Amino acid sequence: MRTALRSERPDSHFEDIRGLHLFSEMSEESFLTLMRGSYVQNFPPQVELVTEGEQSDFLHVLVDGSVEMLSSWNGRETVMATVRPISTFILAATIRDAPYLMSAQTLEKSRIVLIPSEDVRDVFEEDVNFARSIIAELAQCYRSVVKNIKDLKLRTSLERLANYLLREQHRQKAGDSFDLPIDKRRLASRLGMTPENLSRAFKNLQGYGVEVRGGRITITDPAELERFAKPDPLIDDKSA
Amino acid sequence: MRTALRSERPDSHFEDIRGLHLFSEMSEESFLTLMRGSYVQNFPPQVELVTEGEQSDFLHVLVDGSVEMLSSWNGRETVMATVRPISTFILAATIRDAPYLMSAQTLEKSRIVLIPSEDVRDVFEEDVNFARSIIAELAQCYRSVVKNIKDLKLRTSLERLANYLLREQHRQKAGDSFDLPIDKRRLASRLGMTPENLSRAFKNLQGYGVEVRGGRITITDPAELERFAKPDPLIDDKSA
DNA sequence: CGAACGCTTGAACCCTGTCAACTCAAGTGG
DNA sequence: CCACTTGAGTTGACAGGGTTCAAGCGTTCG
Repeated sequence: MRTALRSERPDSHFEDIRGLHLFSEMSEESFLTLMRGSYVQNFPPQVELVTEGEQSDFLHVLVDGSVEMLSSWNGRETVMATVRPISTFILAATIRDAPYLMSAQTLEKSRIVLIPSEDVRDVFEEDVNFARSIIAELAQCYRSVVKNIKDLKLRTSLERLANYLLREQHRQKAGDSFDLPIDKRRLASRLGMTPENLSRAFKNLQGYGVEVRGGRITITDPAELERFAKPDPLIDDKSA
Repeated sequence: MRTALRSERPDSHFEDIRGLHLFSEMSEESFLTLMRGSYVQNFPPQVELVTEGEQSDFLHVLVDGSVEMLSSWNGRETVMATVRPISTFILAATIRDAPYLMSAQTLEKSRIVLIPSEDVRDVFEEDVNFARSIIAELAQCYRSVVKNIKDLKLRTSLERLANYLLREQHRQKAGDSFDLPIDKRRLASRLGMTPENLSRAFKNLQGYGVEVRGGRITITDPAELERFAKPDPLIDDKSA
């Protein structure tokens, strides 16, 4: 596991962070300013890092582990996204100095760098390159949620699942076989359906060349699945 | 109608644009650079201004009229948002120099200012204040789509309609009576439901103090409607 | 007046959510 | 080592919400 190996060089995650689009273009000075004010923390699984509705004090950078973004209303709860290393979350709330729209909670043991929101706002006033990176990042985030809405409104749950599987296969650079990266119950919520419904959806996809054994997915007939799923770059491509 | 009054002073819409958060903080010089390169155009209703999937050439500013943002997939189509004066649209695609994720079409006769995307990108490199405004605007847009997702995933269609009515009442600063600003069929699509379903939803809301006659809504029992709708600032507030 | 269109209504069907029972695997403790 | 517990996942039965199809109503507009 990476965390263990890296623990000898306490500053090494700074390099990882520097590698992110968001931080790669800024001046060394600005970057060090941000890092000097930041805290590195290790969290056990199932810890609530930020709470929906509270004020934004830190920009979070997930260096290792995994984090789930959740929202709730009127007693219901839904999974909005899953964050994997290395990436930031709740940038928009940080920028606007506004309350969080989602909660975040660790799924596994996670290492997270906390950068005070105020520092972020101060630094982008000074460093045009950082400002430009923030713009690029926010535009990207925006486009990715718009795609999420299109997925929700234009597709049935079965189609969403089919396209999710194709995306996941591609993301993991897997062959025709790969493991689901999260629980099925969380996946169901992410895709806007109930666990029971997801279970049935998986069964239905058997007819389109998908085999499921536990969390292991095997796509036996990729052409058939694609014909059904009709993936679209304007919904399914992470970048662009 | 404002358009008629203003047509005598052809540059007056520049002042309107200057009043937008996005343009109010930048230097006069930068602003004039943008305006000099821009085109003002009047469009009749039902014109497709931008097409999903095409490359982004202009940042659009709606000065007068109204515009609908649409997305489609696999023969289905959905209303993503309605844009009213004075505001910009497709900022994110402009910034990222990426293909549009939505189409835009005029609902009424509309006056639109087209600012070449390249100019926008050039100017924010130079003008830190403009960059800062873009950041604020994008963060705002991002948060507003996240709210849309929460609305879709956490609420039933009846709850979405109820909250829509409360938001619309508030937006129009209306008393207990106001007109729907768009067709019911478009509203249905916006809320992620069919026209038939919307029709029934309106009937169901009669039980919670809502009267409907044509496009005219009267909220006879605001307390009762709120009790049912449970509006939440983290979903329903436009700002913040 | 008739045509066109948006909206509404009814009926049938299907997808989805709910509730409950059951399986299965992993972990716990006697 | 094995019974017991626990939690996720699956399955079935059922109800409800939502879509679809078809027909009817009401306005507007030529």
